Amino acid sequence: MELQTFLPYRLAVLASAVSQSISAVYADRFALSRDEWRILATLAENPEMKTTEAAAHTTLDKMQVSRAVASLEARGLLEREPDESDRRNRILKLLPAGRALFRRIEPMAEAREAFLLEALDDEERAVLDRALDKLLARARQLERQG
Amino acid sequence: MELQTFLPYRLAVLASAVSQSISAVYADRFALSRDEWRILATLAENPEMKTTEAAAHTTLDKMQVSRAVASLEARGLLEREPDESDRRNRILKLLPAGRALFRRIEPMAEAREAFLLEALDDEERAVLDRALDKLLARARQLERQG
DNA sequence: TATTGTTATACTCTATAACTATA
DNA sequence: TATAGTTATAGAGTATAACAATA
Repeated sequence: MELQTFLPYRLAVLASAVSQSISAVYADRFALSRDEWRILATLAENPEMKTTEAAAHTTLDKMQVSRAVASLEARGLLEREPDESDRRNRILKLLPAGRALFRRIEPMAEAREAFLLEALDDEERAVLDRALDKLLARARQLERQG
Repeated sequence: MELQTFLPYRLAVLASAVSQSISAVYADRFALSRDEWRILATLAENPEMKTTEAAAHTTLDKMQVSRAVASLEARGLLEREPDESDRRNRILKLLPAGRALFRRIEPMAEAREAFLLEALDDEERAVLDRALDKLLARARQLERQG
């Protein structure tokens, strides 16, 4: 076995390098954590979400969401509203400042993603797209088995 | 922009799930950290390495290597020898217990990697292989630019 | 003066679980 | 009794830099 060709190692190295290059946009320039960035991006797409829905959409657990949301709220980027249909829930909504911040970050993040994908032709992108989904399904299966 | 299809997000989620499912082998059963596992695997391939070489081969920095090596040494899995040609260096070598431990873990780790890759046909694997390399090269380019 | 490797420190993340409130 | 969300806590991992030994 060779570490350099071991798929889990290669994915870890790639994900870390890609994360570094993207977090340069949201973390270094706008002081957002990765979790905060995920919440912001998800709420920009889905204007209202419950905390549990946000967790599911961002692959974060409920305390990660709770902390990221508290921090975004403290910065005036989002608000938490009560859910009258079930008062245990809280509805998350971006405030105008949050939407504005996302609109500033989004094009830079997309430009970096586009730069990465320029390395691949259309067919390679299509295969990669499928392969990532299939690998994730298998990895989840292994996770469940332990 | 949709988080679910954003490549950096997808890579992070996949790498994390894959890492979880592989670390179940070396961490849960053999109490190795990810860094220790990388050092062990690298030394199993390359019987003698300097600390800096080990760092380069594992994508770890010098303190991560220093700490992982100290821990492996404390467990009697490897030894550090002086390098007479340049006495600032230390030569890392697995001890028999380290090689034996790696031989126990390796087949399980490879079985899990194989299970993941069974999701893909030969052509998909070949494309994935190339795509990961190309994406890494681009990500490194972005990292350098900042 | 530069490099190898170790150690110190503070900081961030993560994981577990206890807790409040609602259902 | 179960669920949504918050908070507390301890442990692990990370980043920076200071440091000793050698070149």
